[in-house]
Amino acid sequence: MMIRELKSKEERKFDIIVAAIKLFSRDGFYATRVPDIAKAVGMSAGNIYNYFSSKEDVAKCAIRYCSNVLAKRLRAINEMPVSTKKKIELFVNGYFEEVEKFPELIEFFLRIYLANREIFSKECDNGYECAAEFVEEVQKLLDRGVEEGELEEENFHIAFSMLMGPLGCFAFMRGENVLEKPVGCYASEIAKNIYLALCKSERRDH
Amino acid sequence: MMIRELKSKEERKFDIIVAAIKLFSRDGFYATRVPDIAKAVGMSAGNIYNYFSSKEDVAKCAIRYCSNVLAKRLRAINEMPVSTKKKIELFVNGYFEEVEKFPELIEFFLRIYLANREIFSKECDNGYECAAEFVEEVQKLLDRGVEEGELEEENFHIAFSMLMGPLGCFAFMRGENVLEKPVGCYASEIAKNIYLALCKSERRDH
Amino acid sequence: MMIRELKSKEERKFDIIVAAIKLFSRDGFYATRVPDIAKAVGMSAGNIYNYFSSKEDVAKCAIRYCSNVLAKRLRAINEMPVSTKKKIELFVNGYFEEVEKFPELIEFFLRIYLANREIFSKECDNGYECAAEFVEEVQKLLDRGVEEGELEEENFHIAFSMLMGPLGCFAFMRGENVLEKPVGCYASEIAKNIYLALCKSERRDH
Amino acid sequence: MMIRELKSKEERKFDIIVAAIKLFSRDGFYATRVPDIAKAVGMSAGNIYNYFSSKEDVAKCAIRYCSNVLAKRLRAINEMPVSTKKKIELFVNGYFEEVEKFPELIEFFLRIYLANREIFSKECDNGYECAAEFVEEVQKLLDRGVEEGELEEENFHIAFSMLMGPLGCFAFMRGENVLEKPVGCYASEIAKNIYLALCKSERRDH
DNA sequence: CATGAATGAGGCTTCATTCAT
DNA sequence: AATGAATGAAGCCTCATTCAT
Repeated sequence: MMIRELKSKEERKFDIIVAAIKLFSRDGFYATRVPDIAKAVGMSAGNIYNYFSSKEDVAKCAIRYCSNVLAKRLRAINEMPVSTKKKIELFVNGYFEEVEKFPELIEFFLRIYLANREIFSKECDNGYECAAEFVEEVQKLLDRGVEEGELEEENFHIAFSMLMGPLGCFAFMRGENVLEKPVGCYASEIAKNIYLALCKSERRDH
Repeated sequence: MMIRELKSKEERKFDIIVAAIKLFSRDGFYATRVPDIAKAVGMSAGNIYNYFSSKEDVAKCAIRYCSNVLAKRLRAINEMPVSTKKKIELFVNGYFEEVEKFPELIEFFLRIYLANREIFSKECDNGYECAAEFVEEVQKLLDRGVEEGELEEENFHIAFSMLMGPLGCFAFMRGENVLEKPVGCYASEIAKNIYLALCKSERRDH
Repeated sequence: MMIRELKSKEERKFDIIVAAIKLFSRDGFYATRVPDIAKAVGMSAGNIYNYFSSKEDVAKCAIRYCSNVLAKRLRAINEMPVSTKKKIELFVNGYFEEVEKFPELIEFFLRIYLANREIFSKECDNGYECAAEFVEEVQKLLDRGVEEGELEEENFHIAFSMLMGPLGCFAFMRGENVLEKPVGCYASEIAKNIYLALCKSERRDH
Repeated sequence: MMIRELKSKEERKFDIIVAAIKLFSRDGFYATRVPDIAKAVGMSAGNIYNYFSSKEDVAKCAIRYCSNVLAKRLRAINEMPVSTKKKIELFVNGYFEEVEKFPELIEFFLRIYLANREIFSKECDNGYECAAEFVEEVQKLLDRGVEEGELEEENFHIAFSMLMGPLGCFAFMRGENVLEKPVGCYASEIAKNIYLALCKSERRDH
């Protein structure tokens, strides 16, 4: 009866996913070898295959996990009884908090999922599908904003790019160590800019 | 007297780079094999190595080429005697034009350079270095805008992310086939939004 | 329950070294391919790399092994309480015995180590270093002979060449199949000649 | 009418051989590439094939050249009306002179010919054949010595190994930079030792 | 004779995955 | 569920040689 027996199969799976996210985000999908992941969780390479069917499978599960984390965060915000302006602020803050807390999560999302299409294309027909849950919440946020008269009515992709583009860009810059301060410091300014880009013209003056 | 004999060594190098950009951007760096590139230019795999020292070398030269193309475009705009608002419009338009004309160029930049850090990290210390020329022009654009009283004075990274984030996001979405219309159709709207995010408050009302 | 499972990792390493010595000595380092070695030990080519980091690594380990075998043999003789004349006889005999028993060992030493300097030069600064243990024993043999008044005092390299030169030459000729008889038959005559070349003049007459 | 036209085809062949001997002896047969040889003689890689049918062909011609040089030297000595003792002295001296003058020649012989059997085995059935001319002269030297009562009657291979073994060993040590002095300094001592090993017993006392 | 771009075969090595224990 | 030796399929790259000019 070994110590590791105390962990359930699900918990071990989760350990593997977390380790994989860290390694993939740092070294890339291809440069990360299965034994590297195994070593990071303290098990043998072969044993990984008792939890996942392949290295790709690990990556796909990791993506789903990342998408969930972000979606959950955004959903909680969406359910709050506050203005869209406030929601955007909360979301940008939450996003950057996540970036500080578990930077590899966002980096993994940016670097591995968005970039290594060849890995995920069989699973996800297009760039949204694997991240569908998350994208849906973004849509809800934007739609509500329009409904309630705060945001300019606009094509979804445009609004999406104005919101997620800068955030992705910032997460990327953080990973490249080109920022002088912790990402959190930029949050409120960015939120303001995003809001200015999206809000109805009559609301811009304060 | 074969046709290819008429091409200079530099031209052949260029052919290889163009072919590589297309393949890398479609299949990723790792899934593209050297013989694939060779076949695309109509030469043998071994011959590639008479032009480049390795597959990585091809990718690095390709990055430099992409950065140059974008930088040149932006430099031309920067030198025009027009308002910053107009410059942003021109740049967004030019960017999307490039995306339509040679979509793989931007995609390559996004997918290979930004994502496969492990390939370029030896060459470029951070995410700007390899693209330095381009980043410099963006800086010029933004600085001039502030000097001339059009743009709000702001941290460079924030402004950079508000400009390039949405553009990158759009190029990415185009590659994922989630857009209903050609990217060009979104250009003026995006340019407007970016300008709204960055401009001085007193200029927002028209 | 396969037979090879009964072997420890060290034993498998040894199997590979022995197989490599045979192949290298027969075909040369370059003409021997890694799969050839693998086939000779009954494993796959890739598996060789679980034991050695490269083909060169195999060769280097093999050299160390050969040097050890010869050094051990000579050390045992050096520790015997007999005259230098007798020691030379014993050494020449032992050398030729080794040549008969495992001809590839000496051949490998002669052909691969002495000849393919480019392989070993990073490891061993000069021709003695990798075989240092062995050379040291030769030195001991000769020094003792001088101390005890049997051998003429002489430059080490000269004495070394008079001893090892003919032995190496003979091992080589054996490999070339130019000898009429087994090498053992020549041993006592060679030992006598070597002794005559090295001994003090007053001892030459019997 | 270019300058190089002044050299005959034979002269160019010779240039190639000399360059090849230097490179082969330093880097080994396999690590020396055809373009390396070409560059050393100042011609293009392809042009080598106007003089030799293959890289192996170059090596074989080089061996024949080396064997000739040594054989010629020894033949001249053999034809001199002097004692065998003197001849051995002259030969050892001449050998070491050659080692000083063109060290690569002997090194090539030792390292490439003796070691890379797989290259020459098709051409030369055994280790003597490619060097036949030279071996023949050695035989003449030794036979004459016996005939004239200077040398002990002995098996040819034994005598050969006592003569050429130490010389080869010395050339090798020189190449490894383990000698303190120029090889020439060791010549007379070595010659004496060799003579002592081979001469009739009644001649040993002076 | 000379050039050097081009070819193509083949080697070394890596690594995801399997499987006997 | 765990191990890690073993497999085998590829991929990158080298280099002798050819050939069009």
